[in-house]
Amino acid sequence: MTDSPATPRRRGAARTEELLQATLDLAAEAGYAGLSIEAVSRRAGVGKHTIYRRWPSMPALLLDALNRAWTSDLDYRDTGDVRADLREQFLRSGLALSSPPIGPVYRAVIAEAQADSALRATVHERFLATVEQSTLDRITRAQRTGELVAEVNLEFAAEVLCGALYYRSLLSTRPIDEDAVDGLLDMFMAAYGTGG
Amino acid sequence: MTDSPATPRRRGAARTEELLQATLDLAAEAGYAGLSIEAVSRRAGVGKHTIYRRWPSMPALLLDALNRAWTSDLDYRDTGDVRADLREQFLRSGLALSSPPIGPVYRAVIAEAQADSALRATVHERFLATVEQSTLDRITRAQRTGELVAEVNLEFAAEVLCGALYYRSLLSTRPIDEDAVDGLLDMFMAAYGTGG
DNA sequence: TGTCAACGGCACGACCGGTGCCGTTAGGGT
DNA sequence: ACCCTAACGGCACCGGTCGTGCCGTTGACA
Repeated sequence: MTDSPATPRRRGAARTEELLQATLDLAAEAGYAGLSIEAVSRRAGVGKHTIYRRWPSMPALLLDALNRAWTSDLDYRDTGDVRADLREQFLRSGLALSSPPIGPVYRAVIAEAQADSALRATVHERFLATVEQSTLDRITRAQRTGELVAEVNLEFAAEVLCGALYYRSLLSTRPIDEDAVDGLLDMFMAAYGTGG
Repeated sequence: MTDSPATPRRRGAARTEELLQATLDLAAEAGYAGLSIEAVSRRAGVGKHTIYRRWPSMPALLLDALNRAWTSDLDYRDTGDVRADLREQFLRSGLALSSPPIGPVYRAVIAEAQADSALRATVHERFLATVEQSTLDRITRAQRTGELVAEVNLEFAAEVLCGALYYRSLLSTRPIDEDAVDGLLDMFMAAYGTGG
């Protein structure tokens, strides 16, 4: 075969990166359906062993791929206006959750997690709980600056805010648009805002 | 073979009921994993054709099974105390969602729906939107009786309430216990309650 | 009593998961 | 510069499911 210089044939650990990228590419093209270890191995021109040597199962590979795709954008800005910061972050997250490659991969992980409670715990810990905590940090800061009422436990509020987003993007068919985010924030600010 | 009188061998349309029940039984025993058309056919002592003649795919069968299991309990009570009524209904729904057979079947449907947007729309329309509407009806009634502030669009609030429940039961690993429901209702009543 | 559709059983091809084997190759150690 | 070893790609295999086709049987209704 013509050994094209662009593909130096094989590697050791950099192959891991290539496999994650191949998974994301495949997800972006074929969606959740067609995401399989066989498909990834074919797509990457790789023996299945090369994948199984790195990840014990498809969900493990998907988790790492998701982690790679979800570069930054996890932290809220802090402009001093908590409602504006939440709004911006929710719209950004909503867009990411509904676009490839994050959307299809997230769906695939959620689907697999329905059959495996251990995986469900891992997903929640590694992604959902992280987002909840980040949200809780931001609104707790707003509580300290007086934007939100004091003496209220905001833990459930953070979960409800995130839950509404993920419910809409993963279980509903409606988009996370400005109306939805504004409606959600209306309720949140009506409950805990200090009027201002 | 000994033709036991308890099993009169075959039927025409009542077989559909038996198949739905077999699906629910199987879900209660084996959980989502192991829910397959082959498994249902074995469990019911039935040829696969008998299933495919009634439902085009596994998700279709699951939807009907879910519909059968979800007998009533869909409507809120109306005692005049909206918070108490919501609380009772949320706890009841949370229990149903986390117990067999509804829990496993619901998980299976959600998993399949991640790969099929048409199915996702059907699930949302047939179950989620129904629950949202029922919730909206109840809180709109409370709005008219003065328990909730007027001149506020409660559509998003109904979705947020339901979204929080389904997020917790399907995507999170935390139980829908009294603390969770009370936290959710604290936020809702703080936002839209009339103080009382 | 006869007819016909529904039925249970079986087999098939296609696909995927996960494992084993085999000959090749890249990269680190000497 | 060489060699040795582990990673690699390719292939075959087994067990499982999906969806379909074909068979002979059976039950319900005319």
